[in-house]
Amino acid sequence: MSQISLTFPDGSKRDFDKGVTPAEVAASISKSLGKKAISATLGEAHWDLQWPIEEDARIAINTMADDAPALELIRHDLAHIMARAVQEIWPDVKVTIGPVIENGWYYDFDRAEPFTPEDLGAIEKKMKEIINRRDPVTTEVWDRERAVKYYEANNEPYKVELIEAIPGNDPIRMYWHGHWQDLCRGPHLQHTGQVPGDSFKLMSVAGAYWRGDSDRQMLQRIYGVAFKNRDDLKKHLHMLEEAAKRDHRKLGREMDLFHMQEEAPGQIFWHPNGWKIYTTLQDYMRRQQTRGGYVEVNTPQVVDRKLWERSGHWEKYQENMFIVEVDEEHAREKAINALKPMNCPCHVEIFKQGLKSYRDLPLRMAEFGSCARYEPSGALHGIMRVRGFTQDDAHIFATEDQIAAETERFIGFLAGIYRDLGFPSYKIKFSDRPDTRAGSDEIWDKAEEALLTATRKVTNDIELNPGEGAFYGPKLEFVLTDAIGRDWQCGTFQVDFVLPERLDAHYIGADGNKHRPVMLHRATLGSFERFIGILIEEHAGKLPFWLAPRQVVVASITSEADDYVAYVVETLTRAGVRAEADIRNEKINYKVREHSVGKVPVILAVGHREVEERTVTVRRLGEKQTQVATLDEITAELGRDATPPDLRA
RNA sequence: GCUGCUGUAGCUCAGAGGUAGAGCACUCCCUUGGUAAGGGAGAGGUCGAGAGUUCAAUUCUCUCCAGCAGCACCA
Repeated sequence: MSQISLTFPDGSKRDFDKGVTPAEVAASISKSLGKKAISATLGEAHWDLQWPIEEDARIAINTMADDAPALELIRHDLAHIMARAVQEIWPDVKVTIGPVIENGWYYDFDRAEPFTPEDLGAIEKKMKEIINRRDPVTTEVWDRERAVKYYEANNEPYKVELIEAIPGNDPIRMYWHGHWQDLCRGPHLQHTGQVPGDSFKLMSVAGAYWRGDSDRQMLQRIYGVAFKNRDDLKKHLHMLEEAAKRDHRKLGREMDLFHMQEEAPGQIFWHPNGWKIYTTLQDYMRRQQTRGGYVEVNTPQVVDRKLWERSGHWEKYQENMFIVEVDEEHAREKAINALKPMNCPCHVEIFKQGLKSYRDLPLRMAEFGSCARYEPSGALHGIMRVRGFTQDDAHIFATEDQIAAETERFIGFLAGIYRDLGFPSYKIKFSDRPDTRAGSDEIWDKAEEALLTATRKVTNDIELNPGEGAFYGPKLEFVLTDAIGRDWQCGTFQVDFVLPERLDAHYIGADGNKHRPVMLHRATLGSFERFIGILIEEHAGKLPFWLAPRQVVVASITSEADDYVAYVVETLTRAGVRAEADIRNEKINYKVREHSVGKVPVILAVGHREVEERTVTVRRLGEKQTQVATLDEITAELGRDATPPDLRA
């Protein structure tokens, strides 16, 4: 029998018979490692202890002490154990797929009746029972026809389809947990008893389309979380509870920022506090854009469908547009308009007014553009995904040669703003050419190259989404995360070769001929609505002082301090601080609690002492300790803090 | 849009085939209190909307609307 050479993490090499399994390798090293081993890492691959090794490779034996492989195995085995539990309780349920995800796993089932919360309890109980059986896990590679026949005989059509989708050369791997069988790429643990029975929990049931295709069967997906021990599970559940407290929908109510109601789904009623955040942010962005070389414009809300037909939006996004019909009572003939879902066509129309010269490029045209999109009902989410929103939008009309410099310029622009707003790091996703696209390969090469190199100057941490670009050009997405870790696209930068063509924009080049500009769509915050939602969750409502809608409450301890309270409020207001008085007939405890819940960053308490000494007692949000300051000191300090970061000396 | 769940006072929630409750918030009174809820009284609801079953529906059934979770979508 031929030999293979395995290289261990310490660099040592040993020869083994070809086809040796990691289980055998581990046992050959020591008896205890043989017992503790749960899997191997072979090169980059996570390798089941039972799989034969056919080639020279680097190998590391994993034990439960190795977090990443241990958690993957635990979660993956639990997916199978859950599927088994479901089929033991309801034999008619058909199984599909069940991958490991962050913190846990899910498994999709086809069952006529919905799973109820009580069902989850029953499944969980059955899972613990299965774990206690300590059934061995075994695996075999089958040939395709045999596997297909097996699943046809067992009435598991989804598995048949999965096998048909496995590429020709890949092994069809069958796994058994005791008698229960599943098609699975592995790896797995050695027996079900290796899964900790006290550190997992089934979380929820939800619908999910078979193979992610909304035209196909809707399955029922059960989500679970799992960890190595009970403490980690508890920590995770506690973290979820804490995250729920940061939910912008909850904080929006508690801080009296906004509300939404049935009559205007997906649209926001901004209250004075929320609108203060919005306008403060908008003022800041306006200054940044002016400094960044943008000109600001404003364009119509209701635009005839003819323009949307020319731009191509009518064909592609009609379903998602708010249509406004003007009937014969108002106009000579019936007209169909749409609320603008985006600003770009209108910006092109401005560009087209008057002849443009190459000397005008790059022309950076910005608009705080209020858009309306008829988003699918299931997509709506607080103020993060809405039907009426305002983008901090801009379109840069440029030559192809300017793409690279403008990309770099924008990334720097965005980075400075995100830093100011408390987001030093964020995800960047890059999407390149899709299969169906406009524009020549040469131009795509150039555009993709420009986006990538510009981005790499800032970071190499770029997530690639091959083929996910828009049909009109490649794009960058700048992604922030909400309280429970959901990703939200905020900033974006997209190259567009198509729209200038469709709407026939041109400029006169140095050669005296007409040329087509390239359009760079870009948004920094994305939409004010979404960004404010993220901002609230990121800071758990405790916004940076300059953005806080209510900055200071001056609270009287005794009514004899009322006049002084008014004086303090006036002094602070004149220094540019948002200050208000609280001279209600309540105890200071009560006032402190109420304004703390309302996330007011600074409470100034004044009683007899302060009136006499012309001071205030300062209590900052989240701090128990108070400090005494003179009115002059605190006015200077808070006046500084209230200044937006770009205006500070 | 799809699957499931939910919808009762401003908020958080209890309740039940016979006509509605708590805590907080709100209003008034007492209290002038030193850093996360002082005490008392009062007011407040077409039980998401519509239809059906029933002597009787907020409760049961259906349809619609909205919200939540996930999926799909996100120019």
